[in-house]
Amino acid sequence: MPINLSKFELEIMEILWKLREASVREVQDAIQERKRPAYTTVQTIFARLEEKKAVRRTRKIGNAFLFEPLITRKSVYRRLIDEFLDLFGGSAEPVVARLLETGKLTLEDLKALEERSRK
Amino acid sequence: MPINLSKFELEIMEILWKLREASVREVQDAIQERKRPAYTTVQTIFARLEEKKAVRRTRKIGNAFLFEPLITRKSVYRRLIDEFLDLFGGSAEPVVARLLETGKLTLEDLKALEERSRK
DNA sequence: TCTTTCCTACTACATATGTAGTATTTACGC
DNA sequence: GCGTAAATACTACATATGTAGTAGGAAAGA
Repeated sequence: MPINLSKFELEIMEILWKLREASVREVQDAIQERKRPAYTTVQTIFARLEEKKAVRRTRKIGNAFLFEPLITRKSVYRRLIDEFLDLFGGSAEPVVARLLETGKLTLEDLKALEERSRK
Repeated sequence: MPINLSKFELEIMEILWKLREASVREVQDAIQERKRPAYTTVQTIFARLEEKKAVRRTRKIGNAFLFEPLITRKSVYRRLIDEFLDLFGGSAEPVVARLLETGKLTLEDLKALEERSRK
């Protein structure tokens, strides 16, 4: 049962992974003002994340629930990357080639990564 | 006016980029049997691609239209990659790190890429 | 030409997603 | 204890996407 997260759901999860445990309000406040949605919008996303078993309620503070992640960032990233690579036929190499081509990645980045992964 | 393609739309485009010019039937036939959708489904996707200005009708053969791409694979890939990177905060380096971590990319791949981009 | 086949045009529909409003309940200060 | 502020629960709705059916017209064979 792989969990699929939408773009917005992922954003919420990122915040939750950072905070470890948070209320709807705290998460909403953590979103950049420019794109901060209505409180109930964040609430709706939490409801969906609960349904997807991506988060769960832990306790209550005042009359607000706190939530915590049920899935790791790593597992989600793995899935995202796999799906993305599938779009390109499953191979990472051409994607990285394109990253270099577009300047998203430099030779220095590559070397650093090589170093790091060698250890 | 950036063109957003869905997963399925992208698959159709891939085939069209390869064939250069093709009819709905030809594209449908080019899809792996396992996941080959109904003829009218492919037709619907073509209609949406037309709306999005991603393809256009060129001529008619028999009573079937032929289509050709209006956008390049490269421009679409660039967009896909950019959007994907945005999910991870816009930086490619952590994504590549994760590719290495998950074995999607090997040290040999990296070295080969380095070589290639150096020239 | 008549019939069969194939294609197009149009319509339909479920699910996912972004977005938020309304009604109801709960906790907290007074 | 009560009122008020804040949170929750529930509902709503538009757009995107995957998926395909039906009706009607055009091409091609008999």
